[in-house]
Amino acid sequence: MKRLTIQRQAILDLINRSNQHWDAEELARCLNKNGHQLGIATVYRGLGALENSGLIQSIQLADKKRYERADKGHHDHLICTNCGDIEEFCDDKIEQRQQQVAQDLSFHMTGHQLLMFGICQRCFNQSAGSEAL
Amino acid sequence: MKRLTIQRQAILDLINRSNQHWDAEELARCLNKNGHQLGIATVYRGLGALENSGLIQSIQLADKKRYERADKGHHDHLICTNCGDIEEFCDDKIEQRQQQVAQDLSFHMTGHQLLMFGICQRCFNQSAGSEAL
DNA sequence: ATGATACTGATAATGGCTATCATTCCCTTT
DNA sequence: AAAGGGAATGATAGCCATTATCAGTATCAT
Repeated sequence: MKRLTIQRQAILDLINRSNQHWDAEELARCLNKNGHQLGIATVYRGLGALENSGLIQSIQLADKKRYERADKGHHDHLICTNCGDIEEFCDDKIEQRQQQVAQDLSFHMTGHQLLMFGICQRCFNQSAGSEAL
Repeated sequence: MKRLTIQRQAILDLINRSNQHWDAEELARCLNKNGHQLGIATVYRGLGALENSGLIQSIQLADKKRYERADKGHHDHLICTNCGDIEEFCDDKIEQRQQQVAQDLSFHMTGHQLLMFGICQRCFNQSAGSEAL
């Protein structure tokens, strides 16, 4: 990334001001509703550039990529398959074992992504409630 | 899945006879080159049906889904970002910690996917060799 | 100021996958 | 064996996230 333009700064600011996991369209919609005017292609390119520079990070879901702040550091994700909510966690033991596994297999790991799918507590409680009816 | 048709049987057989991680198009091409005649939609539907029935399993990569035998049981994947090769591993400690993390966060986990990205040994050795030139 | 380079934005194109729908297959029931 | 019905097939249109294209604009170095 050679230039941190107004558009890219706007994307970065929005992501940094929130704890959400944004997709490109959500970002475009939100920015364009708040005084900015950036095309969807610019958003995609900006996100790619910001991620390459380490200013933001992303998770690759089945349908689309979602971007979040990078200043929280590395973590993995719990994804509720009912409501789509994304929770975060980081477990040192898992991280360490991953390193160990890679080393044992002579694999030069550069990154990883751990997604855990399931039902979040809120959805679980709700479905438990409705079952009792 | 109500019927295990000839087409689905052919998909299943091909996957079970190999250790590859197939995408839909590769399967269709290979089958149609070997006496079968199935449309791409049938392949997609067949793969979905076979996976729902637990007869095959899949990993979701950034661009596409890849299918493999289910009789090897659960495992995670190392993906070489240079040559695309996919290696497998299973680490009980990681699996256990995942369960623990989910439990600690009151998250009712139904599944997970751990992808580790990096350079496989073969690619690493090759690039080391070319650097010495 | 000038030219080079990077970025933007509109839009076309791509690629994996799903929806549609007429046709065919296969299983049951008679 | 015939008939009826649910399921699967195959061709193809459509969907959706993302990338490519390209003309125009902004910014940097000289």
